[in-house]
Amino acid sequence: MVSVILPLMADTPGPAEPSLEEQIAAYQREFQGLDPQVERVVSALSRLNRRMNVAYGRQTAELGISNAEWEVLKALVLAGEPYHLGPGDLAKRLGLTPAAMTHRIDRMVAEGLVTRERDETNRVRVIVGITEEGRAKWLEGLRMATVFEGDLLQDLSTAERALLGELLTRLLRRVEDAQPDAGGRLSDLD
Amino acid sequence: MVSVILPLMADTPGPAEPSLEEQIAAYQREFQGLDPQVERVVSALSRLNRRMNVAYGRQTAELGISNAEWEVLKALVLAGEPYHLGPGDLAKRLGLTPAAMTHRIDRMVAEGLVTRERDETNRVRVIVGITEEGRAKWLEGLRMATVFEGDLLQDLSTAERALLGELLTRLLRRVEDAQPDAGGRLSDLD
DNA sequence: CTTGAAGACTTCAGACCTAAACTTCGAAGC
DNA sequence: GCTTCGAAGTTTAGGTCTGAAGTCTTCAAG
Repeated sequence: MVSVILPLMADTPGPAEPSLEEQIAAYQREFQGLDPQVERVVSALSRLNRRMNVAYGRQTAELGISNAEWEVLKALVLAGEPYHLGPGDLAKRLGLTPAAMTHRIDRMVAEGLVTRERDETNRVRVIVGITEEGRAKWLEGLRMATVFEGDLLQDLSTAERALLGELLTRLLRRVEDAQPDAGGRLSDLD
Repeated sequence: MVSVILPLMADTPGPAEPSLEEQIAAYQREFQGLDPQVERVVSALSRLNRRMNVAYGRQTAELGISNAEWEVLKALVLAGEPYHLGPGDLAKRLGLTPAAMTHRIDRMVAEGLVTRERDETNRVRVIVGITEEGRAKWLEGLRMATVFEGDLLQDLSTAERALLGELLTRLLRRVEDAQPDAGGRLSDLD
């Protein structure tokens, strides 16, 4: 079976980077009292994500868009009918500031990926919609990502995939549930 | 037991963001032929990483440095005696361009976190070293991260942590082994 | 000894982000 | 109806990254 990962990953973060094992050993050397088990999970998570983002970037580049732009298209599609969102919503979903969203929408409108119009019922609001071309690029990007992701998980059995998904979901819940009514104990940090 | 995650995560990417379950359902709605099992793993990975980076950012901010700067300190410490690396090496390890590394080192030298000197045996090379203060900030950041990470994995048993680490390592291997002698089939993408 | 080529780092221009100030519209109080 | 406040977007200033061009050093060949 041919791998799609191989060409995508060629010469990625480059050599000279220590392997995960080397890094864990170095941590033990420099700081006793670190749980290698925890360290392995956290480091692997971080590395995996970096590699995956590089791969996604190469794929979206083939479509002539950036990873960031694909994320906007994705948010619009996942919003469902009528595939409309305001700049503020988009900013929250993508985790960036409203100012950044304004600029990004500017570019994407110029490229014909999305539309921007005023909401006539409430003229403070702006409505961003997806164009035919934007939808097509989203779909093509998703197809490529699907192949890559299937390849990535190739070595895992169905049971292992389910287990991995469940464990990750539990971690995520641990982190996402910790979102009280905003301003909870955040002040502790100020 | 008191959670350190709670205050760190308060009001993180904000509301209005769909939950993981909602997102997976939306994917099924908009694109048949997507494996929900794969989608769950990939989406959870991506979300977890985003949340964790936000948390790390808040912690390093307490030290008066950025996440990016902490990564440089980490690379220097993990390099081992004599805690020296060139800008090029650092750039490769952190996955950014040499140009960015130059600027980042500029700032960190100005802040007293690292030193920069010419290698007298080969005057093309530059040697970046860590200062006392840099090392102290690295250590303090690591301590905070350790608490956070232990808290994150709190709900997992020892066996589950080991299993999760093993599964992630296998995914990582699948991606990192795909680094042939540079230039392999990368040309396919040009 | 000089010359050419390759390597390591820096400089420069452009892209994209954040934080903060500003603009505009809508809703509540008097 | 006028005023004030808050919400939603945009504008502006400043910071960090990328990609390309430039500088300096070393090494090997003539």
